[in-house]
Amino acid sequence: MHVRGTVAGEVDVRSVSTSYGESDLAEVPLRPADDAPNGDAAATRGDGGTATIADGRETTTVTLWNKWTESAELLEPGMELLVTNAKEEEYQGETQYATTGESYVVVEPSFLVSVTSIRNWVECPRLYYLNKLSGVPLNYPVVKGTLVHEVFGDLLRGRDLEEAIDARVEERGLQLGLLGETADAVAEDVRENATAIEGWLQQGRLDEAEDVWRSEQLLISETFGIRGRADAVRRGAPVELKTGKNLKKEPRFKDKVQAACYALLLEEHGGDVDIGTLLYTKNSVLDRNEETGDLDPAKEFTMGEGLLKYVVRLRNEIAAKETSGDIPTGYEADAKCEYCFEQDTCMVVSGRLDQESKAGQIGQPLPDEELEYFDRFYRAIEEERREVHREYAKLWEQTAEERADDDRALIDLEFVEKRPLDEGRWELRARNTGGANSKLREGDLVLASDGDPVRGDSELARIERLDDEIVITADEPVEVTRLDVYPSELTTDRLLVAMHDALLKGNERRKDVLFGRADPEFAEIGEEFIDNNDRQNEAVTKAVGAEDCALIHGPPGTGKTYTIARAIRAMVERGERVLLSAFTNRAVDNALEALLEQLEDVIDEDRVVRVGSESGIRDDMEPYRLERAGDPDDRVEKLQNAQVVAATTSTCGSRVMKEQAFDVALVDEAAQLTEPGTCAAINLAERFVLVGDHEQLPPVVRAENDLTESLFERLVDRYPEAGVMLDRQYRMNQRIQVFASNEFYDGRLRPATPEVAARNLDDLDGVSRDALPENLRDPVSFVDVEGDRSQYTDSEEAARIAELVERYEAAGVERTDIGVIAPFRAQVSEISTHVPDDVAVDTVDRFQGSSQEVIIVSFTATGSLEGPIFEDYRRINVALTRPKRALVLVGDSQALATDPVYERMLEWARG
DNA sequence: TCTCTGCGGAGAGGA
Repeated sequence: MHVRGTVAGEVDVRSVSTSYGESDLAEVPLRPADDAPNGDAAATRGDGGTATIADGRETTTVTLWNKWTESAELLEPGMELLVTNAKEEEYQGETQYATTGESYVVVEPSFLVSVTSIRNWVECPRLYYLNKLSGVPLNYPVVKGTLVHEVFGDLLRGRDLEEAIDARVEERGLQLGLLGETADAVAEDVRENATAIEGWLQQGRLDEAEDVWRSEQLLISETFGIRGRADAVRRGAPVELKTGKNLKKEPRFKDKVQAACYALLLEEHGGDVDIGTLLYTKNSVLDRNEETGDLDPAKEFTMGEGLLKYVVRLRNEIAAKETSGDIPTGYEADAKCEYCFEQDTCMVVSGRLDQESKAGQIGQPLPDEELEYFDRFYRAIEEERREVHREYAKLWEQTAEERADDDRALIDLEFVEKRPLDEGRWELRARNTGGANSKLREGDLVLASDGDPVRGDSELARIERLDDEIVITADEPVEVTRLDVYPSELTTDRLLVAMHDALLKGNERRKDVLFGRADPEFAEIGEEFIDNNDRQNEAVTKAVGAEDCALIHGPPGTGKTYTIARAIRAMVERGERVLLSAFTNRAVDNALEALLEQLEDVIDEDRVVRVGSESGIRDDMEPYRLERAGDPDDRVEKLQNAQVVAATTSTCGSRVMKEQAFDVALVDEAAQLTEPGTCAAINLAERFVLVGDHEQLPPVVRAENDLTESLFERLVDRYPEAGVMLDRQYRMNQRIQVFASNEFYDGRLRPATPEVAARNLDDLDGVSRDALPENLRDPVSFVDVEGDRSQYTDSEEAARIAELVERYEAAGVERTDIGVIAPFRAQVSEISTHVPDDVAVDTVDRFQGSSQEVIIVSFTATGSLEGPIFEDYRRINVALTRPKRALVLVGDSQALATDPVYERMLEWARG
């Protein structure tokens, strides 16, 4: 049976004499989990499922024997523990448990450690840490290795060798170009490695008629807490490809460990594996090993239980280290620093961050405030990472229905067909019969499965089309009936690297400014850029003249996008190379659109490049998108030649963008970015300009932590003189603007012109306010609805809103000029069923950045204003500043009056 | 269950 629970106290480790001699044991006080994660999980396990211990609350004792005491030493109270194949023992009337010869002990099993992490860790825990902290830079051996692996996968799927090489090299044109490689030379290099594999494969095919292969299988183990992607699986056993030479008789130890990880993963998927194969591509007859006579690129080895258990213990070390937040030192393993490629990096990082390491330290530690900063943000980012891990755990902890309710999965799809594609991949089609929604979008990477993403047949796939019929592409033909969001650590990885680069690679002057040690400086600029708006002109002047940074505070409707575009034009005219960035693709494209207008006669169109994925970029910006595939020289020239590059901050952290350098980085919607997120963009430039509004929505983070305040806000507070607030708005009727101006901008926000101040619905073609009921004729009105008292929806408000929409339509307002805003997604869908399709209904968060003629706000609160969503007043600011000509607030006045800010809002709305 | 966008998935290798 499996025993699972929470460590409930101190672990006692000691040696005892047994009939077999001296043995180590650890006694772990454990509070068993109430139940198996869910009924399904327990029922599908071969051994009869997780133990449900009689009294689910009481603490019991689990004894871990011999080598498992190593994992026991890692345990801290509160950690989760899983022991498989445990035996039950009665001791002094109490039921206790102990490991058996078949047992595995898993620390924090829901923390899914990747196979790469384990492979790095076994070499040196420090290597694992450095890889996480500073990323793997763009270098040729790595890119070549990736190419050889891709071609290997292609060969397994039956693709022609030459065709595969050409196609794969072409796909990586941009990266190869940045490395200064030519397509022919790379193709030759890849061919040399791939030919050995092809020969070996053919030999195998002749020997074994039923050689069953599967390429690049994604595997997740809920028992061992490991995930990874096997290069290939042959007759149920892992095959691991290595680009390079190994003339020794045995595979390298870390390669064995890697293969053993896959063996464990395959075991959980019904395999029973004790053979692993390593393919060293450069081994050939020419390199015949004198001693062994070995010429085959393939080395087979037997994986004993000892190795598999060792791998789980390694994995436990990582899980425990990540849970505690400690930094590895390198003493944890037998690594020899003098042979390590990362020795210098290791010494520099430990020197600068004042960490203990086996390699020793180089250089002086960073100042205390920087060390404190690193520590704070490292913890915050790692907390975000744990949230991603929790997302993984939900793949097996939640039922399909719960996942679907969470919008994390599309379930009960009807499989339609599979069609082989030329490259050996597959196109799969399924019908979404229920027409259900999810957060999945076209272009997303998903787990496509036959209904069970973890234990069933599942593949990593890409969504090509998402209508009633769903089209996805994948390496293997899964009979897909379910799609799950695939949780990715990419964002957290990049945040960590961005912070590392800012502190360890950033120049000193920049850090002086970021840490409040030096005030930002500005050069004199004599030019006038904008002649009809002093603040906008001042903002451009500051942006252009900034020697360190400038901050532009742009409240709703104040022409922030235009100001950015004008500033960038001025920079381009001065011959500078500019990076334009923002958190979302939408914000980047909006800013780029305005910029293109400004740049029309200033530079050639092909000197403006948009970097990002095809699915993320708006269709009309597609002509500017930098295609990654192509001839290396051509691709790299296109990028290097660009004077303006636009990309999301996340893309700024990619390996390609990290190679780029700019004079200025301009970051829009900067108040929605975390500090490390902002760093990803500004790391690439000498100077930076942040544009945003910290009175609107803050960054979205999963965990409560230091990431919630933006760098923009912090710098605006620290250096008010480096900032300019745009104060004239071009959007709202004056009556609409009053509340937000007083409440959020000290009354400083005002209409840009008398026309703006006076705008109302009568200005619109075919609209007459007289046709509206009297209570809606004023630009701001309040409709009191008692509400249905449910928590995240309100059908009465929804019904009333449908009526209001009809009234405005009757008065001549176009449906497309009306927007409805609600705090909760549940209420958004409730309202959507009541109003016509062409009325935009969305959450506050998604309305930020846009505006409408008429806005109706549903507060969805009865009785009281409980819940975090109402506590953040910035959300009301966003909601109330979307309309141009009319705003209607719909809600329960009694509930709203319980909060002073909402009460003032009520007074204002009632006129 | 409060809001939710990004990502070239993980792993690729150098002696």
